[in-house]
Amino acid sequence: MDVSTEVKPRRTAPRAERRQQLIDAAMEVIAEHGLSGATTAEVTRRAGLSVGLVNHHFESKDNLLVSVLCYLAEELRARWVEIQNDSALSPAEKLEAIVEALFHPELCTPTKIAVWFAFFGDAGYREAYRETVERYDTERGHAIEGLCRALKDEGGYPEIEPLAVTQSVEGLADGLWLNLMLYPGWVTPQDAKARVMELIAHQFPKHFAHILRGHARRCAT
Amino acid sequence: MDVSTEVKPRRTAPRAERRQQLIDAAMEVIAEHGLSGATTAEVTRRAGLSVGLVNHHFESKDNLLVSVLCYLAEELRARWVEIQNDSALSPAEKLEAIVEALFHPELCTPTKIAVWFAFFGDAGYREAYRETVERYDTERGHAIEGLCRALKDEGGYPEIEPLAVTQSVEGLADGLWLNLMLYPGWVTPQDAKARVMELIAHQFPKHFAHILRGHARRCAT
Amino acid sequence: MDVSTEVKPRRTAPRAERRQQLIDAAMEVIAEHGLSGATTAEVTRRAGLSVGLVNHHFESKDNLLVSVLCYLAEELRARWVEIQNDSALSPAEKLEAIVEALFHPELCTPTKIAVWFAFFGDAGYREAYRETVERYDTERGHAIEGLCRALKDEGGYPEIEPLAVTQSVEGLADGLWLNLMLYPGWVTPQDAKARVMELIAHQFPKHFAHILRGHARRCAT
Amino acid sequence: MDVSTEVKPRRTAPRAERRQQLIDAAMEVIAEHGLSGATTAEVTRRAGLSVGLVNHHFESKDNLLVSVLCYLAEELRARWVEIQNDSALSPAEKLEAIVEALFHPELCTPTKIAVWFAFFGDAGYREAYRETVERYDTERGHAIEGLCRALKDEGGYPEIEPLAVTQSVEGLADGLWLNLMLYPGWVTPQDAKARVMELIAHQFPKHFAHILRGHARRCAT
DNA sequence: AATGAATGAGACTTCATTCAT
DNA sequence: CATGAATGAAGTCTCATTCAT
Repeated sequence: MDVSTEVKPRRTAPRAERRQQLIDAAMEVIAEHGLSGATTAEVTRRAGLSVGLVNHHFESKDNLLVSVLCYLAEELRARWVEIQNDSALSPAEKLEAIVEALFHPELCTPTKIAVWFAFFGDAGYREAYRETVERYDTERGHAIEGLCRALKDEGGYPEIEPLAVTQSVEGLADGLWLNLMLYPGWVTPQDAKARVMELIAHQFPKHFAHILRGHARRCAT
Repeated sequence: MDVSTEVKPRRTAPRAERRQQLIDAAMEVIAEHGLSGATTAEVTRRAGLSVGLVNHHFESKDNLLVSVLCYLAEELRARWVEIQNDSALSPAEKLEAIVEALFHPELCTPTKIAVWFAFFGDAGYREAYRETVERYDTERGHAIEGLCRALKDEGGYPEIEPLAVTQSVEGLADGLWLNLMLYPGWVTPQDAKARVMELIAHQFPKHFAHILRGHARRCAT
Repeated sequence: MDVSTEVKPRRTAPRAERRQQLIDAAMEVIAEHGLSGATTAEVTRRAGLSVGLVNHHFESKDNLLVSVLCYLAEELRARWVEIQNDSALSPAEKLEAIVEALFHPELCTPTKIAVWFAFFGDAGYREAYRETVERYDTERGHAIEGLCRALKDEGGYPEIEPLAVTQSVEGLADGLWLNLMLYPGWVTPQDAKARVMELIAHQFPKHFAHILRGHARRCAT
Repeated sequence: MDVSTEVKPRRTAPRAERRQQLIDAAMEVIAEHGLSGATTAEVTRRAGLSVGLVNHHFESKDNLLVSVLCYLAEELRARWVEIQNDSALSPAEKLEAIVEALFHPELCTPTKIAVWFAFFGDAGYREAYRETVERYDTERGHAIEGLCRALKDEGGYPEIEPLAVTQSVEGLADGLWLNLMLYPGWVTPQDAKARVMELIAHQFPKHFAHILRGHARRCAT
């Protein structure tokens, strides 16, 4: 057995792999200790790497944190864009699928929600947040608004304002994420999805009759 | 008049007054620079006082920040409790008044919302948040749930689950607060109040017909 | 009953009384927390007075500490000088009485020993110590040396060097004080006095035969 | 040679070397400015290193100071233990060698004595002192007591109490150290060694006749 | 590419002293 | 005289970043 292999099992690794390793470690640390507790020392310790690597691979700690944000934003976008581009789905199906995606167990983990709110909450990173994420948020908002408009155009909802519905959907989803983080015993991801879908169903009862009925039936029990 | 007299305007003030001065300054600084940017030096500079005063009046910086949180929590509670205790109001009127309170221009300022989310977002203060605010949140949740149950008991909503409605109301309000902070150009406090009331009106259409009608009428224009 | 008397039982007091109050409190605090732990806040708290009084009565904290040192040095000097001036005593009796004084329960308390060593140990106060105490030490050294010379002159100790004996006596007394402080379970004040007297008795066996005999007798038991 | 090269001579050194460098610097500073004057800034300045290094190598300043104490205690122990274990020496020779060690020019320097008394004197470090040094003191006390008992067992000293002699020897040595520090012009290390040996010689005259004779002869001159 | 010792700015806190009351 | 709020210098410690190895 070679001594060098067992003493130092990790040597050089591809740049991308190290970067992801650090991003993952940073998310865990941010979720546990907050943005201010996410020191380079702690992040690299968590990743099992040496302190110098953050600056080596990301130039600066700030850069790493922005990369974390990008990673989350792109991961989320990938999911809903895939749905949006799926021509086999109707607008109503797309809307439901997107809501489902927002609470998907891969995205809606305690760690990732905590990281999102860490960035929401820190005014020092708000600028970075806007620069990085605003276009993602705007794009998703437009998409949801477009789907609402499509449903409206199919007729029967003269009074619906797509923008208002979008505000409600986005707002409710965000607020449920917050409660999922703060009071995980009070709301579950299933609750959350149900609440958003109920809101949508009340706006577009013809398209989401199954939800209202399911709801009614469940309550009747 | 001698110049030296204006150099040292040191004045001793009542303890409570100084504490509030520091709490106010801390809120502004947190809102502008984040929790991690809220250094004792910056807070006292903003308050026009000397650095030592934070420790003099609050023992530690942490203590000051917790006091900030308490201040906000109690300010909010004072408002809705006053409504809740107003025996001249019906349950429906109370519900609407409470929602209005959540977006009252005195509570729902950019600064205060930013401070709330600063505490939500920092895992390092999450424990302090729970210790300080959880009982307030729980109490308010119970109050809203109770009002929903009262409306349900007045008849006509067999399918309503008060807890689910409460989750939606609280969630939507929280999420709208977040969007008020992140994208103040996209949602206004008036929008926010309208969105929450619409949600409630869809759940209790008999009690809030004026909102649905108002909504319809406005849209018809 | 007058309200003012029960709320503020202490009002103005004679200057000397306040000073002594602060000196006593300072000794206790130094003994418990060390010279560096003897803050004005702690000392005044112990004395039950307000912080401003140290500067009010002593001009500065350093001044208070030097006053503590003076107090101890003069208290000690008063005792042995009284013995030295007692014309009823022989030189041998004086020597024994002075040794006894060094371990007298009034001077040799845990608190006072600790204060002495606090000043010995702190290089920052060494200069103040020398300025304040050196003359006392020198005077006492000369006194002891003089007594030794008197015993020598009475005949029978041609080989005795009074200075050397003085070094031994002072050194042993100091060292026993140290051990009294550090290891109070290992040496008692009685032990200490006995050790010093044995040393003297071995130097002047004709004058202190009773001690050697007493020693021998005790051991024979 | 470029000037810039001499501006930043930052060199990385083995951990143990840096630690010793800081321990040495700390001793000098403590001796000169006292325990309270031994700031991290001053210690690192003396060592020619940057302030952060104390925490880098010792976690905290307190830790550095305790390390200083350990260093002194172990240095002292190493010397007398070597003597104690030297099977070529008789008990009497060992006793004399140990006394000599206590005033050895390497251990009994003004700096090191001052550091010892700095720790003796500060109640804040007394606990640390006891935890660190008590076992060394106890061990040395037992060793000396054992040697005294060995001499006694060789016969001729029925009245000797080894514990009492140990108290005297340790006490006298400590007290002479103190006077060496406070009044270096009054006592020299040679004086000190002579005083302790005289004390021992008076207790065990048969074994240390050379000292009493030498003493007598010297005085006769 | 990787390591971690070294740096030093800046954070929080302590504390002697001042001074309005 | 006495009080204790206010001040601000100075101390310890943290941490992003640099760089010799």
